[in-house]
Amino acid sequence: MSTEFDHLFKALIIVEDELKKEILNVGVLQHVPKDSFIVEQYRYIKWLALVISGKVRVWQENEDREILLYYVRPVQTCVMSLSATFRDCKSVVNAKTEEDTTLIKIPVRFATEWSFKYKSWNKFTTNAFIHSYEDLLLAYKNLAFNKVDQRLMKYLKSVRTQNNTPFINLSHSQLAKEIGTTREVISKTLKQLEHSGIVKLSFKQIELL
Amino acid sequence: MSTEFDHLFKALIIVEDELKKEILNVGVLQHVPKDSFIVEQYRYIKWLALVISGKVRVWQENEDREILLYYVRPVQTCVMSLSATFRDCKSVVNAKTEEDTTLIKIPVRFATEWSFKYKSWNKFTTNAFIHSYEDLLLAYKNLAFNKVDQRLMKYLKSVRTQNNTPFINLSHSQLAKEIGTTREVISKTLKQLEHSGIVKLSFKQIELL
DNA sequence: TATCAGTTGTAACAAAAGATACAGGTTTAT
DNA sequence: ATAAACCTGTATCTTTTGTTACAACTGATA
Repeated sequence: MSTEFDHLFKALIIVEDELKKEILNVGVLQHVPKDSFIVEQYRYIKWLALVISGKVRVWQENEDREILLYYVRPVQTCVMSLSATFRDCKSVVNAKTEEDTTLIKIPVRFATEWSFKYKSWNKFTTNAFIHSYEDLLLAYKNLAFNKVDQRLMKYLKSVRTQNNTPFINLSHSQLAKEIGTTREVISKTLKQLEHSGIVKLSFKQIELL
Repeated sequence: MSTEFDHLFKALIIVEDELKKEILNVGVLQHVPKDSFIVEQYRYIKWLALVISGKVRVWQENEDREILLYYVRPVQTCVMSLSATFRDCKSVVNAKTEEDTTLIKIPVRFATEWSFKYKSWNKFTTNAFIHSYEDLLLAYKNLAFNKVDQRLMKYLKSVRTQNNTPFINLSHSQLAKEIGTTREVISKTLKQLEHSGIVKLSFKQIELL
């Protein structure tokens, strides 16, 4: 347990001993199995969740479709959870673990207090906000101005970079839920990309050439 | 001048006398005429701008299209400017006055310092972030899942609420730049809405029925 | 191996959005 | 009064995206 926290402190560049003590006191370490909901749309958030290990997907959904917002990986926090932190409010997003995940949950009121009390916490939270805001801005622009094929390519490339392999093991329907469209459109688009010699398709695998 | 600052302090709920003094010291009051650029895409932001009076439009653009992000009205700050504040960086948005506007410009480094030094400044900045983040999330969802006609109706209604009148004096091309589409599509869509008895069209005016 | 759930391919069609091209209207300034 | 700069309407066509409906495939497992 203390190892996980130590790792956390280093990654977040938390230096104040006082703050470390407080986190150890009020933070709850939690192991969450794969495919569990962390937050659900329209439900209240009472914790600030820091991801220590594993992976959390955050997305928005309609009746019949989804669109990815971002992934939370170690050592990051879900900005929405951070946002909700500062005013006890309902979530407008969904979040679910995609791997077995370890979290540290910090009650909302502490996260608020600390942002004024501890410089490194202040820095961590503002940084998280800024980066998330800018990411979302880029996503918005992408959605506004780029067609499905461009968005798909961009996504595939980002996965390649993330995993450091040209093989992307995702089904067409999973991709549809990342991009914000339907499975059929993804299948069609991928076939076009294959004909153009940009990808090579096999079962549950796409190779980026 | 002191009146304008006094008004600002009240609106932002700034209570610390020290902070007031600092703002008076380093803040630069500036009158900007209508249709002036405040920030331009890819250019550096060195100030945090607070809008005292007037109106600033913030948007993203492509080669041939635009999409609205938000308006900054008294007494608010442009979040992008706030975001850039915390790490000296290039803007990814455009901002332009739509009316004669009065700003208070605060050098980047102070805005950062204060967020730890003054509780009310901390509160103001985090609130600004949270609300802007959530607004952008809703805009993203809207863009992902709603068709042009729904987005247009939503926009027209928001203008009605904002101005408290069912008469919206905007040209079709202006609307296109808010929604993120082209003029012709707006004209087409408005005609459909008129046939459905939802709006009444005249020159540079749309009446919401 | 038989079954089942999930995956992929694809054709045909429909709807939404974008592009092109003009005609004609309104306002402003000279 | 005329020109210039916008604004609006609309028809046609293309491209993009979404829908429906099947057939066939793959992998896991009972």
